[in-house]
Amino acid sequence: MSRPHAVDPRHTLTLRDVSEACGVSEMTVSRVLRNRGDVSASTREKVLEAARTLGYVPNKIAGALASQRVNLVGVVIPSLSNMVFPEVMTGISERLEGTGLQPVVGVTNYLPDREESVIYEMLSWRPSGMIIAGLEHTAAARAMLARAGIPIVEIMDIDGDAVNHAVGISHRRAGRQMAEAIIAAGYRRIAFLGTQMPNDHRARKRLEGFEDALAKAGLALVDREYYSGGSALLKGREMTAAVLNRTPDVDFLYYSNDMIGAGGLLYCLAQGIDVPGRIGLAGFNGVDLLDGLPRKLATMDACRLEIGRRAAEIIAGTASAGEVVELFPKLQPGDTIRPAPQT
Amino acid sequence: MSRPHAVDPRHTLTLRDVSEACGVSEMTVSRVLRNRGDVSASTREKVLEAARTLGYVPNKIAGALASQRVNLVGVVIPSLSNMVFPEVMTGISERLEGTGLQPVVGVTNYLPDREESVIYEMLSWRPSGMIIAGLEHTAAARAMLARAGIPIVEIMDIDGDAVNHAVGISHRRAGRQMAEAIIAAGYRRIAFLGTQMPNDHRARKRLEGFEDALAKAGLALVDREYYSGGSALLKGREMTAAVLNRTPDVDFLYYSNDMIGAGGLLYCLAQGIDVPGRIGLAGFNGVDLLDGLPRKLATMDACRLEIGRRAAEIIAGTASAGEVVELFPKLQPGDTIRPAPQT
DNA sequence: ACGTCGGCTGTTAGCGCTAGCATTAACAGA
DNA sequence: TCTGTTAATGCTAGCGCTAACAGCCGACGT
Repeated sequence: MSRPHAVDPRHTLTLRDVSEACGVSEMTVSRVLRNRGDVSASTREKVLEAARTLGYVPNKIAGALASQRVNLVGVVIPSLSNMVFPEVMTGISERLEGTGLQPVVGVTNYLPDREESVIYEMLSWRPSGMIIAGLEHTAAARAMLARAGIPIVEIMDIDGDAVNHAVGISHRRAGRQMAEAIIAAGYRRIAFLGTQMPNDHRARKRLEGFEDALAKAGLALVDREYYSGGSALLKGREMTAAVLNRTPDVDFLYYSNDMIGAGGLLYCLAQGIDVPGRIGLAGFNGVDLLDGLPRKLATMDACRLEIGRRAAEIIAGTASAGEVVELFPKLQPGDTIRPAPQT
Repeated sequence: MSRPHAVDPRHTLTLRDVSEACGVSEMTVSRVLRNRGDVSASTREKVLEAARTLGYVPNKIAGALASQRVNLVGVVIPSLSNMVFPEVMTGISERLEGTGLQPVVGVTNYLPDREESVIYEMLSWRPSGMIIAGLEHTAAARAMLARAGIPIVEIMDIDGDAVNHAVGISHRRAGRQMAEAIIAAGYRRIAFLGTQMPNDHRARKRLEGFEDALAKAGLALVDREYYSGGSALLKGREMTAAVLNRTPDVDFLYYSNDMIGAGGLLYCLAQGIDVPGRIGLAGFNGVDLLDGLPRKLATMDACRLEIGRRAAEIIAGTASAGEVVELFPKLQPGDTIRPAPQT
């Protein structure tokens, strides 16, 4: 006997079990559970009651196959541990709330091959849309995305070619702006401290923009220091110590992110260095951790929440955005860049 | 004509498209793509070539329905923004790597109802296993999990009843141990500073254990302060200021997490307070941010990485663990608890 | 009385894939 | 020549659900 009639707790329930339990067709049960089509109030009640007491959980796999619709949105990001993507996720979830769409996260650890396989894996579930950090992908990944036939939104960055939609900021411009503000404030001997990661393209672009602006002012970085792994706060301290030791006459430290910047700030304060008089500091991201530091680190907001929101809106079809949505981060000078000299 | 023969870029590819493109049956294509069963080298090559040039991505929905197997593991956690769960995720991913299983994250924001719906949603995709933070769930959620017929691992906490497996630490014991260490060091006027969240059961249990141990020593908290939302580091400062202001003779501050503890530490140091002489401090979690602070905050490692690993091992069937795996966090006294007086 | 319309329910035919055989080809051994 | 064996491939029958349509029934207009 193939279908146990009795209460077999090991047997996975199907629509048929519910329909048999309350004497209607599977179709009617399906309609009730999805709130679709007309069902009389009494039938609806009967069905819900039966489903509840049996503990029926619909099988979305079968549902998705039959209806050719999947309420999932793939979100592919490089990391969860650096405070920036969780906020993007918050923006996404917020806007997806109530649309029936659900985000599914995949993490790539900044590895292009891993990104490719995460994308492949996600596409194989035929999601309704994809949100992917960055514009740089393997050729195969781009090809898959391009022919998936669903909305693709590349986020964070707009300096490059998007497969389809893009929502982000120009990191090159952000780097440039920061450099200009630093130069305007009178700093001249500027060092860069950042991550080693070859695939953090956004950090790379910021640095490129930064150096461009320096060059335009006839300047160049006087030192640079890289790290990878470990506690970013601690690394910020160590790198700062190394730079100050190697290049004692440096007068500005530009960090590729707020976390190492915060470490550097704590180090400078502990050393009794006059910030921002003797040395100025700046980071990037605008993480709210900075609010708790003894002094406010100069930074630029990366518009993380807003990026998440706008991307989700495009997927949900709420906003019929153009191809590329550029957001504009605001420079927050904080207390670690000295005021520009009056003209 | 239902099936376009020509290259229609809008048409979603199926096994049949690949099979027609290379002149074998769908079944053979399926075998090649899944590396299952015997296929001759030449056929395999032909199939892979065709799949590659067409850009075919298998439909896992159909595959899962047919094979009754889904390579997904649901992971349900309360939040991504507090540094603790990302590390758990790392442990999970690490151990799932190479098993063919893939984690899918759902976030509940510490809301029981939301947790219930996230669990429902996940179960409806018929995952191979579920990993869920905490032991407290709605009755309906517990019931669903219990009859899902898949391995369920509740993580972080072991003070309570598990649906099935549990991997975690005893937060009650952790709170007790910290209190004992504090009392042994001679502190007597102890205050608690923590989150407001009614559904952070682990923080609650730590506090209960903490107060139990205090009571056993004839002591009670002399003050308490709660917060919710905002930058934890900043909140730590503000709460610490409030407590020191209200209860000037307090001699120990016990924080429910490292982040607010770090804020408190920075505040005390900025005020020139003698730490740990005049006032001692302790947090909880062992986040690596602490390594970068001017002084090392006392804390207890929550075994996050290990919890993720062990949970994943149970799901993967690598470890045929018993029902409950208890891990034992180590107290790290750092520099913010004065050495216990010699006996 | 008849038509017909709208609300409700059931039937049929897949969705794209895979388990579990059945089939075929190729060849060795008797 | 025939059989048995093995490797390679194909066929059939679903997986559990839903789109699309087909019925059925009572109410209502004329």
